[in-house]
Amino acid sequence: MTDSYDINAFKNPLLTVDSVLFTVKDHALKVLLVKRAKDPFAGRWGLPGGFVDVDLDNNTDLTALRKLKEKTNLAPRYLEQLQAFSSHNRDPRGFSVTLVYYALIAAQDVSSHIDTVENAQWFDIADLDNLAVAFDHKFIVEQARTRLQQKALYSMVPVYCLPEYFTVSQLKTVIEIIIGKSIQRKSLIRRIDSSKIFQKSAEKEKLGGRLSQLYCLKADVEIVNFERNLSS
Amino acid sequence: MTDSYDINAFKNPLLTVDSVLFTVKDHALKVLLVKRAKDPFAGRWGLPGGFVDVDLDNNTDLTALRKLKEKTNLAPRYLEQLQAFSSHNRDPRGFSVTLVYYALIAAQDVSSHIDTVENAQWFDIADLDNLAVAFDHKFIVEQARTRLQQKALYSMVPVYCLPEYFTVSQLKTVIEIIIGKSIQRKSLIRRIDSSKIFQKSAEKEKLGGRLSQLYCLKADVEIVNFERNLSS
DNA sequence: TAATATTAATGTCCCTAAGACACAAAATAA
DNA sequence: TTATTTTGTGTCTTAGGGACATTAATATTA
Repeated sequence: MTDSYDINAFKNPLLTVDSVLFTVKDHALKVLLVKRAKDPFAGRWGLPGGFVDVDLDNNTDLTALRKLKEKTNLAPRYLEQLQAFSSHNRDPRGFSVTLVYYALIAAQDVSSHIDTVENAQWFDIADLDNLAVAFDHKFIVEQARTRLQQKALYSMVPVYCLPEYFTVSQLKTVIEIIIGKSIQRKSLIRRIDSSKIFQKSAEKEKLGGRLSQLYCLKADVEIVNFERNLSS
Repeated sequence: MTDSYDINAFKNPLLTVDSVLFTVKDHALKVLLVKRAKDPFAGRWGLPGGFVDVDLDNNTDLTALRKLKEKTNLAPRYLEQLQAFSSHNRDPRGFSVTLVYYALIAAQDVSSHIDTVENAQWFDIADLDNLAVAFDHKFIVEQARTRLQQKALYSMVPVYCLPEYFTVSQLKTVIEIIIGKSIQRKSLIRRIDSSKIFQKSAEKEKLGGRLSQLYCLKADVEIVNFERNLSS
């Protein structure tokens, strides 16, 4: 019970907040990286993030959102804490802690904004192996992807990769790209119905064929979790 | 892209690491709290935790373990990151971040050690409402409990509340106490068998009746996640 | 010793939700 | 009109948990 610590006697470890922002574009899962301007790993690609500003941010969620806005000019539709990563080796300057969020945005909400920001780029998650990435960010992206994949098996979070109004086929495609395997269209429709968080709309056409029903999230509903995973 | 921050120009927010240590004792889910010696909320009960010591801790997991050892003399059998909590209001001194872990320990591993530590006490999770708890630690405990409950529905983590060798009935009881409802013995046995992470042993007697099979975790196995939740 | 009580384990049927897939419906193109 | 393509539905199968009766093994008691 040696609680006689003097706070200032300790090197308070540096805390950063980073975000793994995903989208589904060109039939692939993409992650947004920014080219680092400053020294540790300057010039390399890394996760958008930075330090908490206690005058601007009421909590770390807002830090994540603010940094995404600053560095990429994007506002994700879904944001959730992944976990903190810490060690002596992950930063050449010594012990460091990064609190990592993962986030989703629709591909349509991306194209216009991202072009105005140099040094921010979408990378195919599969191409990351051959890329020099700063810190342990490659590992972190992999962890975030695993979490997203798990979540996609028991929830409808992938809708946040789609526009407000979407078809069953679009949702099916996005889920399949995220989890990396095909799913049953019928199962998806059953979940859309049973979850009761979506509502139907007017129809719209697609690639020659029957018009498809448009759905959108009801207002002020929570994404529900299902009792079972999809075909894992 | 204003990445021209001077690190030292910012008040780097204080980072603490706290742990919600659970056990199942006296047929109830208990959480360990320590009486705070220092000023913010001095005298109140709070989660065991403290500051990272970059000279001692190679990562925050080790900070959590070290602080548990220092403050309660306990070494949990299971430790996992819950999430970080941050805001301006949670600490009267201003903006603060706490990285919270939740942990499990067997009741048998507790009684002897805990007695040697004054100012550490197990509280029934249901009695916390009527207790003056420091910071937002009551809320945090509630979040940790929810996470543990969810986990108990699709994994065998509750075994870490039991001694190395345990019976099906013991595991059933512990799970039921954690999730707050009764489960089917048959379902539990099916999971024990299908998970293949447990092995049988010799038998032992209990309250007058047939001797019950003892199980223990196989060496170097990971706790598996099941595809479905129990009777939720 | 035999009957009863108690707890453990198994056998079996039911139920739910996902998987598989055929088929019908609605649109386009030839 | 007919073929094609995509959407949506009907329905049977499958996997695994829920419910609960039955059997097994031990202790207690008449």
